Amino acid sequence: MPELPEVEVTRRGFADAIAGARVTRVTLGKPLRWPLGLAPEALQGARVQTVLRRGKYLLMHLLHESGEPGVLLWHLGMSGRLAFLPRDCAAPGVHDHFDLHTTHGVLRLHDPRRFGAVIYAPSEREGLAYKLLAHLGVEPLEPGFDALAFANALRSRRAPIKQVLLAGDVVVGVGNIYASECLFLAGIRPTTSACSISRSRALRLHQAIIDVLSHAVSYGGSTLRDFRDPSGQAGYFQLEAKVYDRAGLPCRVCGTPIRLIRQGTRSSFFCPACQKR
DNA sequence: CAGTGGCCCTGAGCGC
DNA sequence: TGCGCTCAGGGCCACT
Repeated sequence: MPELPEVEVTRRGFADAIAGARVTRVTLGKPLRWPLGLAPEALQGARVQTVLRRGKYLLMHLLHESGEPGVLLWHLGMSGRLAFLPRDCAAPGVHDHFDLHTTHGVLRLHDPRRFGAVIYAPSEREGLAYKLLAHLGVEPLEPGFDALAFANALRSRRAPIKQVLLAGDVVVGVGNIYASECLFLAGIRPTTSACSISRSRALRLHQAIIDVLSHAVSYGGSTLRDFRDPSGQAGYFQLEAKVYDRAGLPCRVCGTPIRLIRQGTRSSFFCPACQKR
């Protein structure tokens, strides 16, 4: 479900409210993609410092009572959703697999498919957390996302540009919805080999990624099926989508029917007239 | 090293 | 109404 905009909207939905809270207890449901990495009781008493985002991961920095730091890495997978609930909220349901009880409220991970995870690490630089974060590309909404460096990175990739964007090792956070949207905005066909894209068109794609993602964040993300921010609010970017999930419908720019193709196991949407190569 | 496909898991939607 | 198939917003890992 969640790509960068949904994860960022999720973060903004509870980061300030949970900052400074003390962990009172943790309750677990069914196993997630990876085990927590420490006994849940060991989180008791820890203070939440900040909640940051790296790609599609949320990084919750903790300070234990002992004075030692720690990090909880949250990933929403395909179907994960976080809710920040009152301390006296209802007991977890069948798909609620991680409740972080704190003095400010309960952060609950609801994840029917369980592709998500909550992972503890002493710091981002150690263990599984390090392994998961080490190969991530640059953040598209930060100054480090350099246009020329992006164009250069594409030159060494002969895979289709859509798959290079999804891989996340050049730039992070662009998932299946926004990859199609960015390529439409840049006028590039998803099947085009990344290394065959000219410098000027790569620069257009760089700008399209920034525009699409920042626009999506400001619309509260996309709610196609079930995305909700931590207060339960849906996103509205799907109403703005130019191609995603619009197979057979007229292109909003030129009226040509939007085409659906399969790349690997994922579907891609494009306008055959606006995206000629 | 880069690229491809399998796989993890549950639920919804569709055709028959 | 029920069954079986396909597909869904992610991404690791084994293999070529």
